[in-house]
Amino acid sequence: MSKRPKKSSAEQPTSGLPLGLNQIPLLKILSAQDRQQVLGEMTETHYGKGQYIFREGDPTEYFHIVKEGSVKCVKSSLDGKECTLKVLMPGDLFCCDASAFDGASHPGTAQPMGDVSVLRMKKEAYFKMLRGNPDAAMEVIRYLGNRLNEAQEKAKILALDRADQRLASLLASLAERTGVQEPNGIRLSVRLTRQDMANMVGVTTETAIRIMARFKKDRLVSGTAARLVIRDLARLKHLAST
Amino acid sequence: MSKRPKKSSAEQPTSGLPLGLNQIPLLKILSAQDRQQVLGEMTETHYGKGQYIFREGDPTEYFHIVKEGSVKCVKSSLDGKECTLKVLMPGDLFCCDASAFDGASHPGTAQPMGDVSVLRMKKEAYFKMLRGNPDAAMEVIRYLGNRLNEAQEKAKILALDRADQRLASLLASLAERTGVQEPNGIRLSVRLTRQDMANMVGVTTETAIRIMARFKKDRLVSGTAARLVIRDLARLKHLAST
DNA sequence: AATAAAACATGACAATTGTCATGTTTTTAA
DNA sequence: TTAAAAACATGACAATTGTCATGTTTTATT
Repeated sequence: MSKRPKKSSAEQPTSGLPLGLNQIPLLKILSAQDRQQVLGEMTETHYGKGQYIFREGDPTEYFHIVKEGSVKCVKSSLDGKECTLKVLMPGDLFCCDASAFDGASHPGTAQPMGDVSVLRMKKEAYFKMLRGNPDAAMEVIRYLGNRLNEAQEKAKILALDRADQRLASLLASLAERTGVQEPNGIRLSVRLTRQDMANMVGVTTETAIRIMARFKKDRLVSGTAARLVIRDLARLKHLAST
Repeated sequence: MSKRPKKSSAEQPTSGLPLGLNQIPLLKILSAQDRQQVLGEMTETHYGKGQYIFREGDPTEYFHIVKEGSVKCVKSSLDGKECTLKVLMPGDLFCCDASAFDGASHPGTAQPMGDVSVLRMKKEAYFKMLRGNPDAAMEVIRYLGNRLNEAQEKAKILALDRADQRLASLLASLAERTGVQEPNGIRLSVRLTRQDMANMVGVTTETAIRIMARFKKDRLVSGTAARLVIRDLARLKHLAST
């Protein structure tokens, strides 16, 4: 089911203050001095299609932050079926999925969606920093609480909703998180194939295709992977809760 | 769908050092002095059948710890369907479900399963304590990371597995978390109706009943709600991953 | 102990979703 | 710019799960 291509690629120490880095919630609460310190210990790595940032079962040595692009967090079952738990956006923490805080090995695989840039830091160093920074620790607690909420909301949707409703929820939330307003609707800034969607809502690819075909006919969405446009967010959200 | 019975019941300040309280992971890392302080600010409340500890949408003023018994954390959809996200055992934190760390209102309802005893403390007081106790804060981070893992594992199971596999997973994990060894198997120490199980794995009550009937025929389990026994944990676990 | 209320059970049937097979279109890479 | 590979598409059919109806058994309550 899964090929295993080359591991990583270009690595380089984080140069000074890369643009936008102070906006990352989990870093911006730090004092200028601490932030400088943390950035000094971080390494920036780029990943592209077909690569892995880490794989399920790997030991959790680092904690990561998405800098640019999006990363998906995936779990797979013994018979090769895959399930995408979450799409991480710039600023998001993952390890994976923020779970290195507890365990010794990654419970899931982290894959880039297109080209991404990721910051990483030795787990121990990060923990040490948190221990000395109550504000940062509280921010992480808040962040994890939020992520737990999301995960439970997702479980609820998987448990109670039909396939088309789950897909509608997914598209609506992506539109709100990553959407770019356009003349004829909201374009998603992540490349999303029908297969990707299927993995995110727990259905087969064929089912995702059929449902998307219906959505298209009903003028709720248009386009495919490279250019997916949400044409009627309101109606999509309504469908999600019907 | 849901009746709304009387709110709470007997309240009393926590007397001295109630037995077993020092074993609670989130309290035992505190210094004796801090623990004393925290316990002084906690209130113990008892709840029984048909009551609510708090309801979805209520403001999150407190954070809670289960002292005795078990508590279930439930979300419901507009059309009245319910989904049980997690069964909390003594020592578990909930707010609900540990999510008060982020939000302003409870994303789910907390209900006692049978008679329970719950400790609670003003959210602000707890946060203040955490800010001054790096060890406690790190423990909470670890705890939340663990909970996030669990929630994602649950999402994976809901997304990829069949109803019978999900039910097998549930029974296996409950057997390991709350089971009591007995001559002919492992008895679950929580009362669990077919309906409860159905809500936990995202199926209808009828489906849960049918699957349990099959499990019974195959000598994997025996008994009903009040006295549910897992007779063949190994085979149940195997079925869960087939 | 009697009665009411949950919980458990089962059948018939419908709706949803998966499986497999096959073909077209679009995107990617040589 | 061409092959090759993904992605998209659709039909026929099977498997899974839900719905509704109805009845029995067990458990609570007075």
